[in-house]
Formats: sequence, C-alpha cells, structure tokens
Amino acid sequence: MDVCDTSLALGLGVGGRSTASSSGTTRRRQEVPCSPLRSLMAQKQPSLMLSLPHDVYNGETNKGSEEGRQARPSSPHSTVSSFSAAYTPPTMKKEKDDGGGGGEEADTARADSRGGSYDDNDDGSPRKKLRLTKEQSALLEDRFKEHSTLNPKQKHALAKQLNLRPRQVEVWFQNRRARTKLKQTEVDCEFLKRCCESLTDENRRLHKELQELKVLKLAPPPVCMQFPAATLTMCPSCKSIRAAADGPKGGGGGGGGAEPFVVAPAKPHFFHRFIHSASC
DNA sequence: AGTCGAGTAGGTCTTACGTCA
DNA sequence: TTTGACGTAAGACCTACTCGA
Repeated sequence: MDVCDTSLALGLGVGGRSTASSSGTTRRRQEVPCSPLRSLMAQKQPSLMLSLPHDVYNGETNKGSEEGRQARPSSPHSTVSSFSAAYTPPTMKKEKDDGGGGGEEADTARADSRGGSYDDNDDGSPRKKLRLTKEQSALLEDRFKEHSTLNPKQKHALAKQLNLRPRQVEVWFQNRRARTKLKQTEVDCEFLKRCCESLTDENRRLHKELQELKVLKLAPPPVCMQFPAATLTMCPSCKSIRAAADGPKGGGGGGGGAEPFVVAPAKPHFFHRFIHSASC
C-alpha cells in the first residue's frame, strides 16, 4: 500500500471578474457587494480551497430585482434624469415630470447655504468643490447603511432633504460604493495572505509528519500491533484499547486476574481543522 | 499624504421605433 | 393588414479611473 500524498493544494482561485464587474446582468445592485470572502471570514476557518467564486456579486444580482427596475424610468422618454442642472448633455431632454422634482433643480443649485461653495456658474469660472456638512454626511451614511444604492425616488427625496441636487447624492453614493469596495478588497487581500501563510505552515507540518510516518513504517510494529486484531477491544467509555483476555484461542489461563495490555487512547494525531473532513 | 466631491470613459440594460418576412 | 422577429438609437445607471481642492 502506498502512502497517500498529503500535500495540500492551495487553490486560490481568484475568479477573474472582468473589468465589467458589471458583467452585464445587473442593473441595480441593492447592497454593498458581498465580498467573496465574507462567507469564508464568517466561518473563521480558511478552507483548503480558497476559491473566489467567479461572480459572487452576480449571485446577488437581480436580473429580476424588480425594485430597481421599477424604480427606474421605464422609458427613455419618461421622467427622471439623474443629471444635474449643471450638466445636461445636449442630447438629453430635460426631465419633464421629475417626480415633483421639477423645482428642486432650482433649489439644489443653491445647495449650500453655508457659503455657497457650489454654484452653477455659466461664466466659465471653475466650480468650487462642495464639502458636505456633517449633518449631510451623517444622513447619507445612514442611508448608505440601509441601501448602498438608491432608486430615483429615494434619490430625489434624499436630495431634497439634504438640499442637494440629485446628481450630488448620486455621485456621493457612487463614490461611497467604490471606496467601500476598495477597502473591502484590501481587507480581503490581507485575509488571503494570512490564509496562505497558515496553509503553508500546515503543509510543511504535514510533510514532516509524513516523513515521521515513513520512518515508523520501517520500524518494528508497536506493541499493540503484536496482538491479533480480533483480540483487541476498545472500551466505549474511556476509549482504551485492551487485549481481550479470553480471545477465541488464547484465553487459556487468562480468565483469572491477568491484567490485559492497555493502550492509552490515541490522540487524534492527524486531526486538524483543515483536513478533518477529508480524513473522516 | 490622505480624503472626498466630481468628471469622464466605457460598459450593460431597457424601451421605443422602424423594417421586413 | 396584421404580427412577430430583429436591429438600432437613446437614455439611465453602473464601475473604474482620474483629477483637483
């Protein structure tokens, strides 16, 4: 019999998500993309196969997620535009019904009352960058925690509430998603690194054990092995292995008080979280 | 140097519309 | 004339990248 190969395969199947993580099928992702490693981390146990399923994100996807779909204007000629008053591509129609947002574009142009840092100047002078107030940021954060994406209705409502343009809200969410994802990627990367190190150590250890076993195999069998298998019994409670006193053949004079040979319960030498299932 | 609002490029998806068998 | 399939344009929205305050 051959000794099986105990080397560990460390498969880091980093499924290539094409740049178009928007692998197309999704329109509106409702939540922060669930990192492929989330589940792994949840287990707190690296697996031997650290594969990143090709598109976990798409698992969440919602070809059928109608919330976003419904929220979306059903026709190019309908309703809501996410573009701000400041930027309206020539080809685009001005929004007609804007869900009551018709007037809010005017509002939002004067978005900040705290210094007018954001003004739509037609005179060509560069626009100053907006800094959101603490209150605005806090509310946006709250909403982001609830949903990482907004449907147009929510966007307009939030914009109105914050006295911002819908476009600004939209951009904030876009940036927030991007930066959340970036952070998550860094965390995932760190986690994978640790997994890799851990598995490398484990592999090394198993190789060492394998060598030891090979040496043992060449050595004379341990004492317990000198008994015929049929004469060995294991105590169900203490798991001790005993040589049965009255074996089929050799009971002979054993019946008396002859203390049978006792082998201490074997430690599960090979047990390890990584290989437990495999060895069982 | 890091943060963050904003612009842009390029992608997918849906809808409306025209054409054709 | 009607109808279904198909191609296309337009618009909306997304991610990724980038810039600049």
